[in-house]
Amino acid sequence: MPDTAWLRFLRAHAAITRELSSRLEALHELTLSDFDVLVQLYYAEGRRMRRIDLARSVLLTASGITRLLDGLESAGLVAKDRCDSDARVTYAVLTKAGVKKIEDARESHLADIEELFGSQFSPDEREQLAELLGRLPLAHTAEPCSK
Amino acid sequence: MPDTAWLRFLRAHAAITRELSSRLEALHELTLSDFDVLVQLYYAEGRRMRRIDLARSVLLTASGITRLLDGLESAGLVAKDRCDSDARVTYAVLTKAGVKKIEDARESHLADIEELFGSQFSPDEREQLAELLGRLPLAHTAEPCSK
DNA sequence: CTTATATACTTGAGATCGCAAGGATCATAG
DNA sequence: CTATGATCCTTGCGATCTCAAGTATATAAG
Repeated sequence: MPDTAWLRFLRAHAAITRELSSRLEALHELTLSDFDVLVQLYYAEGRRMRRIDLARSVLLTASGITRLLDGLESAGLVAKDRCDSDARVTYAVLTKAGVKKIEDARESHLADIEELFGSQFSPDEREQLAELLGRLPLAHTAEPCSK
Repeated sequence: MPDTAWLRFLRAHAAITRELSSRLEALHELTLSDFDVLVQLYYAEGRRMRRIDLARSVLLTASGITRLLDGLESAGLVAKDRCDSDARVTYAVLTKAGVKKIEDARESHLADIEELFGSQFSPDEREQLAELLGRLPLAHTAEPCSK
């Protein structure tokens, strides 16, 4: 088996996200993706983002974001906001409850990540790992023009 | 954001598996998990494994394996085989068609992995990456005894 | 203005997967 | 032999996510 690194990457992802998800779900009733989205919003200017940008930043499809935000909206963590200059776009805004939620959940979740992932590495190794992983392609950004 | 390595890990996984899946699907009508299972069987002794061991090796749950193998069976790539010494266990065996399938699919899939993943790294870096990833926990193996 | 194209978002359908529960079989101890 | 508990597997259910298609809006070109 030549692609050892890839296989370990795959397996580690499956194992860690499974565990992380179940803890996050149990303690805060959030999905990994939910958390991811909330954090993105938390750090965004005005705690709001266009849905499409949100989708790109967490690597979900547009429809994925729609349904995920549906859930967060009905939980009251996020609200919609229309855009004056462009009626096509909708903003997702963190509500007060959303801010509280993320601040509540952050600590335990970061601790879980540290336990299952970070703690396996020394500071140098973390940096190196981040650098290596940072080279991987994130976007199948643009199809090369066929013409 | 403190957990850079983790975030990159997450995003890279999403992006790469998405692309890898879609190529594998288009060319060979296989899921990433399908391929994974077929490869495990391909390298197993007698090209057969107990379903439960298969599940553990690809990190799926028992029910996940059942349904995945259902698909591969109806595609004729895998067959069931009973175990004489223990009526609880069922083996999954690669059929002739399954062997052919995996031999057909291997080349292009490995090339895709190389393109999207491996090619980002030098030989040394691959080894290092494999080592680092190898430290990550795979099994929530055993609950610590509560007693 | 009209047409064409691109973008933002939603929706219906389908696939994958985990969890919980249940059935069957095995191993062990009384 | 029977009872208990573990293991292997399957099934019902629900959740998540993608793809394809459709709607609405914006932008650009004729």
